[in-house]
Amino acid sequence: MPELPEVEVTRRGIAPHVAGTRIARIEVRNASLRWPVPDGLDALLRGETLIGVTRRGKYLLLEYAPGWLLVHLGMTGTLRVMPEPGALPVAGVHDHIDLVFERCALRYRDPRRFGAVLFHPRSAGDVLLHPLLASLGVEPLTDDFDGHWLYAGTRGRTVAIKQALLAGSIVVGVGNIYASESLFRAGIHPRMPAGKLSRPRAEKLARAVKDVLAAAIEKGGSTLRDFVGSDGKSGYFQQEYFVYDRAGQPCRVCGTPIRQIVQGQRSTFFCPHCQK
DNA sequence: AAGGTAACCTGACTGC
DNA sequence: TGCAGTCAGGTTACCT
Repeated sequence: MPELPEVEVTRRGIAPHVAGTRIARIEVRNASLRWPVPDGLDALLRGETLIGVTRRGKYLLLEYAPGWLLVHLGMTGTLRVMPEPGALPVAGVHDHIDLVFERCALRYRDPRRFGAVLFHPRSAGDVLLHPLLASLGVEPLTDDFDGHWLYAGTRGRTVAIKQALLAGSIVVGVGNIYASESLFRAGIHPRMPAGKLSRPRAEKLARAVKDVLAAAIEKGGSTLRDFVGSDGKSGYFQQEYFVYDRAGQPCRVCGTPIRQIVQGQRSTFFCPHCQK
């Protein structure tokens, strides 16, 4: 589920419930995620106040005095607010971790276990120095990301623009859905070599990425309450896509059938008439 | 250095 | 009804 918009919506959904409150206990039922959940989290953080919840790319960063919890939702992860910390519903097989606070709990569920929960001690320096964060591209919704940055970042690259967007080393947060959607909005063929993007098209694509992600966050924002409770889910991805998952269906702009191709083992969707 | 790909894991869906 | 095969929102590690 989680591309950047859902991670951001999750952040906004959980932060008001837990920021500034103390953690009562941490229960790790299954430490076998993408990397092992570190031992001793409970001993390390019990009684500590959660200073704040921020986001870098698709990572949620929970700051405590001793350090940061890094949470990645992978493909199928969710982090949801459970309102009754003393009366938590029985954990399902994929409910791997509970962060129990004074007035609520956060439950981490991830059926496919591609996600991660890691710890970065303050003694190792700022969390942005963590190896998984240090070489990430810029945030798409800040002024750091614009046409100039995208243009400069793609010079000399022969890889397809779709894959360059997805890779996360130029800009973070553009997942498989929004890579296709952004390229459609910008009228750019997903197979175009990144280095051949003209300056104006780089401008247009950067704008499209920002607009698409911001719109998705808005959609998710309207379902924030769904993140509270045992069976909430975001509805942002139920929006009507222009191209994603629409192979064979008519382009919403010109009626040409949407095509599906594979790039780097991932599906790409585009309109062969609108995107050149 | 950049580019390609195998791998991690479960569940939903399709077709026989 | 069951079983095999395919595909899925991410990203790293390891080849060439």
